[in-house]
Amino acid sequence: MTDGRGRRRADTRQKLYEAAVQLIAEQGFSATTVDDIALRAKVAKGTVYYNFKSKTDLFEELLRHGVGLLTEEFRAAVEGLPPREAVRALVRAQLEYIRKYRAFAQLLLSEMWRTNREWQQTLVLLREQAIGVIAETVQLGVDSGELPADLDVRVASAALFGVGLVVAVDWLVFQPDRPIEDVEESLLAIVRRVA
Amino acid sequence: MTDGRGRRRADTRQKLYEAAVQLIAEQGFSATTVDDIALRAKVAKGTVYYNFKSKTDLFEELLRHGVGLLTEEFRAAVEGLPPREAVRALVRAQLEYIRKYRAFAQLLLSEMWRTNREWQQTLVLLREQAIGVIAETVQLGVDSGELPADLDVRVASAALFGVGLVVAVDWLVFQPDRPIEDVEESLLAIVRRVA
DNA sequence: GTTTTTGAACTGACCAGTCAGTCTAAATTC
DNA sequence: GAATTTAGACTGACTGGTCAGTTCAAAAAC
Repeated sequence: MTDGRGRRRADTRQKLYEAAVQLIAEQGFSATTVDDIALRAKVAKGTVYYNFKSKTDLFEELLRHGVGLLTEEFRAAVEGLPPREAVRALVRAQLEYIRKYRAFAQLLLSEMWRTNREWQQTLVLLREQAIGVIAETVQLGVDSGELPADLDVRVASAALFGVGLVVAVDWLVFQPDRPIEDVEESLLAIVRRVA
Repeated sequence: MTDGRGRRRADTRQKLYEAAVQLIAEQGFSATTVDDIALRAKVAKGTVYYNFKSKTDLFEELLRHGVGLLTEEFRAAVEGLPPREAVRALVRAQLEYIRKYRAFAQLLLSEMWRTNREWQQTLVLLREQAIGVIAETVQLGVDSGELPADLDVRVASAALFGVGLVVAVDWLVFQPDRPIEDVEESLLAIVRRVA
């Protein structure tokens, strides 16, 4: 499956993901044309439609792919850690993820709080998924008394996720030379109450 | 200028701003058509082009208009307050502004960290403007010793602005029933270090 | 009588999606 | 093992529709 015929296909899809994520982060979904994507991926336009039902479908699968990776990293990061440390590990994991997949993070920030788009439902679900991992960890912290009992787990988790996203992307866009440790420190300083 | 001559024109422009801000917040700039805007503003398409050079021009003036209002509110909020209280007043002002101009805030969040768009330069300038007001206040706090001396004023101000934006919009989109006081409290809890 | 708005028609560029056909590696046949 | 068939992957010209922007004569507002 990962060899021979299917291998080629997987490579093409990967190239299309990479081209699409860059362009959509820069310009937004609507401003990005399928021709642009095909051109940057060095693939014919028809290939896009051979691999994906439509432009929207490509985008939705891209979202699933990207958020899937993020939640995996989240899960790996908290593995076996006590709550407070686990929260800190989540912040670090998020930062590293965003540094690695900068364009994807930018795209998420731009599209996540938009309403009335076809893929909105998909994105809400994926947001739920990612925040869910954070919420599990925070909940454990509250249960064990390590985090304040009056903390609204859902809200705190959503805020934690949003804050990490906005601070990290702001860093990448406006101060890319700043070392990641600085950003991590600022972020931890900001969210000290839950970390 | 705001009376008699020009009054009518100003009203039309206002209607166009309101229509455009809603549509662009929902769908993004590219996906929003001039016909849509005219339709929602209950105005003829020709009127759009009588009042603005182009779709992009309308959007840029809209950005200037909106951020102008925000910085005004920021300035009014900190008027004569000591630094720590002033920072808190800024958070409150930002929240109230976002509650009032929800669509504009959503739009800002979507477009602010995007690169390679025509209006990008305009937006960077406006961001500078808004964050500048926050930075002045934070700087006063650091100078007077009320805020930690090791605080990077520029970074902290940018983070403060971004955090407020993302938490408030998240609130409006996903938990609109939550009272503003709650959100203010969460936000202040998060940014306790500088407030 | 000047400014502003209307509304409808028009243009030309652009763009999502289609499709008939090509290429190639591997499977099948002889 | 050479010749033939199959099918998965890819190609790019083409189509039908959409949309920013223009134009303008006539109406309305002031």
